[in-house]
Amino acid sequence: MAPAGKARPGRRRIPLQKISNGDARMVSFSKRRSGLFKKAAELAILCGAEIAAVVFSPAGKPFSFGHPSVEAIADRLLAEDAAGGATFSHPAAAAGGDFATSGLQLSHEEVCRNFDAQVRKREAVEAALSGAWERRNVNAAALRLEQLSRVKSSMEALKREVARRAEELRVSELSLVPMAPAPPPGPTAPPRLPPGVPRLLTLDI
Amino acid sequence: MAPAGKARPGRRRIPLQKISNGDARMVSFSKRRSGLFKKAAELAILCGAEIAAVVFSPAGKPFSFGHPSVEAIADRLLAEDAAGGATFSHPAAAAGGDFATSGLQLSHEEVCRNFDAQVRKREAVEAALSGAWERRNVNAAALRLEQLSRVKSSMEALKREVARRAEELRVSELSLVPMAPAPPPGPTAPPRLPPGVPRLLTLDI
DNA sequence: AACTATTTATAAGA
DNA sequence: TTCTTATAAATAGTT
Repeated sequence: MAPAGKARPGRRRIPLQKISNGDARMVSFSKRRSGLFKKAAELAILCGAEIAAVVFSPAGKPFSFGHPSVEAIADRLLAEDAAGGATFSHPAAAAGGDFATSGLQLSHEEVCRNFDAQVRKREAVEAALSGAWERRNVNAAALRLEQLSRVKSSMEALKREVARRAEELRVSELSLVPMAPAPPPGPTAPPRLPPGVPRLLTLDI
Repeated sequence: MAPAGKARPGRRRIPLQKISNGDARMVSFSKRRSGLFKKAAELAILCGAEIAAVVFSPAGKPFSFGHPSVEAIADRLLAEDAAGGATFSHPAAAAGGDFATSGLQLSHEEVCRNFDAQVRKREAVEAALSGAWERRNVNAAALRLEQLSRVKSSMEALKREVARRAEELRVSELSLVPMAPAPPPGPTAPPRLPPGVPRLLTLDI
């Protein structure tokens, strides 16, 4: 159905620089983020590659994609590093030569630096082991139906264990501080716990 | 120009599944990896976003792109976790058909919103499960009290996620088509528990 | 979110 | 791996 009217403008080329218009920038971010993750998925599937991509929006909101998972890739990367500084070959972006001057592309040096840093970072990663916990939640989305029962029982076991642990700690640290009501696990506001102050829990899962 | 000869074939569509021909697969990997990194760079520049992407070739060779650097993104990610930030992982990518309408990328909320069962069917699920997800030992007993609240939140989120997933599958499982065998179990990341954490209890989730 | 005109990305082939 | 070419896809600006 061709409206006899005038044709609407189609895509237009835009300069490779930060989009000045805030709204347009956000729209573009959404579209391109989707496109990027889609490309990543295609690459993983078509070529049997493993990929992890993490994006922080200008507003600071994190998005990620991973195949099989971001964690798996992180582990693998860490393993590589720990393996003995083998190779972290990487031509970085093969984008056009334009990026080279924008400092966007990882230089060989940077890669090497990252390499060393990664090793050091491993400690942090291990220390942040607990973080792996949260990271797992959405992964539930990938579970198959037949796995659910297993997850369920595991969760129940975990619940009991956590409850037991909480009780255990409460008994030994109760004298410290009873906190106010529970923090609203806001989706946008990460609940931060005051350091050193244990919070009494009510587990109801 | 237009020599009377026959025109060479241009791009043709290919099914969204692992490219069978080894050579073609490698060529495609190179091209698409470059394309992916270029897209990442554009996204970073145009929208002022911070991005890290790590890719392991089918041969196991690592490639990465980062703006400002992979390391910086990793730090941010760890900081998020440390802060107990709602995390956003994602299920594995998937194969299937239409990515555009399925939202392959996922922030936690996005996952909750567009969850197209058609996408993460068998292939992706298998991959995800055979990865770090399947046999990850978690030491709940090692968690400190102040971490318990976070665990609790995570568990609740997990619970909801699982429930939802179960429902989704109930509805979609019928139309799913059993496809190719599970992805290569070989190249998956070796799940392991970082040392330094006493193993009082291990839950197999 | 939908719609198009264009710009880009790329599958094949050489 | 690189270059070419015909097409498939992504997407900027509008509605």
